[in-house]
Amino acid sequence: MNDPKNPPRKRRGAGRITLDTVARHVGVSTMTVSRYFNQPDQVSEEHRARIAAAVAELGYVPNLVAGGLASARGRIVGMVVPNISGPIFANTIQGFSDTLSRHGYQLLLASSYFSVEQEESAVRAFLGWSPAALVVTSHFHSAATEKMLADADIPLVETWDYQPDRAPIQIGFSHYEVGVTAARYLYAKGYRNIAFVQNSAVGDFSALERRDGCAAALVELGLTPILYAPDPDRAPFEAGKQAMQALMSRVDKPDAIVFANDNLAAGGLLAGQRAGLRIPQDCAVLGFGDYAFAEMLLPSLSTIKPPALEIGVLAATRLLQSLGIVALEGELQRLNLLKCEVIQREST
Amino acid sequence: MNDPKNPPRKRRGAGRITLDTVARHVGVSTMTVSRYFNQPDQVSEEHRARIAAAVAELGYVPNLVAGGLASARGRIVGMVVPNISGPIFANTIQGFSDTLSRHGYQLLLASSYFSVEQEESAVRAFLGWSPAALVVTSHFHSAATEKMLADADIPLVETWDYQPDRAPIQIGFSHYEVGVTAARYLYAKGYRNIAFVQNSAVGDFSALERRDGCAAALVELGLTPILYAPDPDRAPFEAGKQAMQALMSRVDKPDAIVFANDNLAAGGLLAGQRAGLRIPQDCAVLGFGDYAFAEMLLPSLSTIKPPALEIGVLAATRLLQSLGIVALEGELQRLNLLKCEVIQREST
DNA sequence: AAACACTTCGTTAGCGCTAACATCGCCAGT
DNA sequence: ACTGGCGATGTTAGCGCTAACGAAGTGTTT
Repeated sequence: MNDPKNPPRKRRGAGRITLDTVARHVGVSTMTVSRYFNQPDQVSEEHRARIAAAVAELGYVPNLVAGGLASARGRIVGMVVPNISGPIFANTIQGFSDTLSRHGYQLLLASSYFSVEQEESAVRAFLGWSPAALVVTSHFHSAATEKMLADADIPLVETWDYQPDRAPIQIGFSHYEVGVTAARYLYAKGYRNIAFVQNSAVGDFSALERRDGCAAALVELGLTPILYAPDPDRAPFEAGKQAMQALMSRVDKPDAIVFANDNLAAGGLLAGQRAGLRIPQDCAVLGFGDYAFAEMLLPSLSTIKPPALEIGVLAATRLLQSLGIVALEGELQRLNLLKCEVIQREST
Repeated sequence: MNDPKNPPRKRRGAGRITLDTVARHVGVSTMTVSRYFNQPDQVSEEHRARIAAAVAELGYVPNLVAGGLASARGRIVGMVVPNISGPIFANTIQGFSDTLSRHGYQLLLASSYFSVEQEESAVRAFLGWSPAALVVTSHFHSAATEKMLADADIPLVETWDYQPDRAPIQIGFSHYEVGVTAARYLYAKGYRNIAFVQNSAVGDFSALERRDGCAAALVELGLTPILYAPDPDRAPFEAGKQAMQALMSRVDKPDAIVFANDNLAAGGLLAGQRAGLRIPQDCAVLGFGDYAFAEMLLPSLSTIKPPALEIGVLAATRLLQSLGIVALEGELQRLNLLKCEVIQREST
């Protein structure tokens, strides 16, 4: 094998600038350079300066893959969300990503479209990168996912939901409470015949929780909830229109409608207006999500605003805390349940 | 060191299920199991079945970090976007991510907020993961970024823009042409005193290109463009209102306004309505972006729709093509410049 | 002066996987 | 039988980095 005319060839990363290149250039061992990046305070002032110069001069980029393999934990965090482009999760992702990157962590992202199978395959792929932590949405997972997450032995965050008695770090709000809040808010404003409209994507259990919370609260207030679910195949905006038309042709027309999200509500609003309905005098409309357009509608849409960005930021912060990267003070250490806010505009 | 009472300890991934565990369990070499995952057609039918069984039984999850290190290229792609939660890029990310994951690639995501410095640090971090490819937005980069990208020697995609004479794969549309399209569209509809309003975020050069295209086309049509830039510190919606008010108090009121994006346009629309303006009779409004709310406004907003999702899908596809993962046919191999579409609604 | 702590740096041995080659058996062609 | 080709599998040698330990130098204590 060590035949002189057949020398051990450089095959793969030939010529690449490695830690060793830098170390040689400075005249120290590779460990010293490694420490420069990972525990700089263990390196003397002089060496730090010389290593910094060499890194800049050589254009060295640390190979995080090799580092991750050696230390069995990379500075990378996986996150699975139902969708990326939806008005809701985008803000959570943004807050999460920004908070992470401020601390030198990278974000691996995938979407599940509310499918536990897709979630499972995303989690499997992420685990292959030995992430420092994982974030998933809600607490509905496949059995295999649960097992993988448990075996992985890394911090796990569940967002957008809160379920007592579950071990992972949970950051979210209670969808059930959102329903309750909606019911009480409308009751307080004097509405007495209240409907709830919901046609969320298959697998989006949280919309159902909002509905249940609203219905239960109405019953408790002595009212009879009207529940309506438009054709699930329609786009939300169209479904909202359909719902409004259907509800307005009832003999016991509701005087207020809670829509499971702002898209539905916008459809309802428009259908109502086109039918000559005065909103909110004839019928109030309340949405959920505080999507960007809510304030732009005419009448502007009252809605319940979930703390989307805050969830992302807090999820990242709590994660970094459990990794020992940041220290949290006081209440923040225990804060799981964020508050939703009723944004009152013209439609109620 | 090989002292019997002090055996070489298993330190790091102790007990972890590795390729070797699976290989031993089946009774083959690790390479056979490795091939099962990477070139399954080189493994006999019988072994495939037995390996599959063992993988399922043991719950083996391939360590992609180790694989990436060994092969000096991971199944991971980095993407830097200006922002994640904006209505524009979210769709591109979604299309990109979904297309990638369909082929077993993972997405590393970071946002730059239109800052070349932040872009640079994201690119640097991504390169440390030896990604199979990188995606950046537009062609404005720092010198250091350019150098890193060039040295990395991996496929590079620039989205959301198209600049002739640049080497990387570019997928996008011409913002300049969007401006031209807007001008010609409004001209064809009979408008003759056309304004362009723009207050995009600092560093968002593409809005300026739309403005320039629009202005140039108007001049070519023999008209005098009115250019207006509201207070850059205001939120877009508010800035749009301000712009509408300012423009309507001019002696030569425009009869049509092009807004650099739909947020501005929505503000303009609302301010116009509140001022008793009939839209589009007194003044037409044209946006850009086709944000989700455009169809929900009253009057619904005419806008120019960029192919956001398509860009993401095509970027991923072209990337996979240049990695040899998928084969593209015919025109798709050369398609760089996607078309924007005028979505005519009620506001023009 | 011995003992101890602390800081700074080096040496060694992998992390789990795959590229590159080597090998083995089997069949076709001559 | 001999050669060559092919398909399936095994062997070897790292990929670039860091955990763990060790050691040398400095200062501090008893």
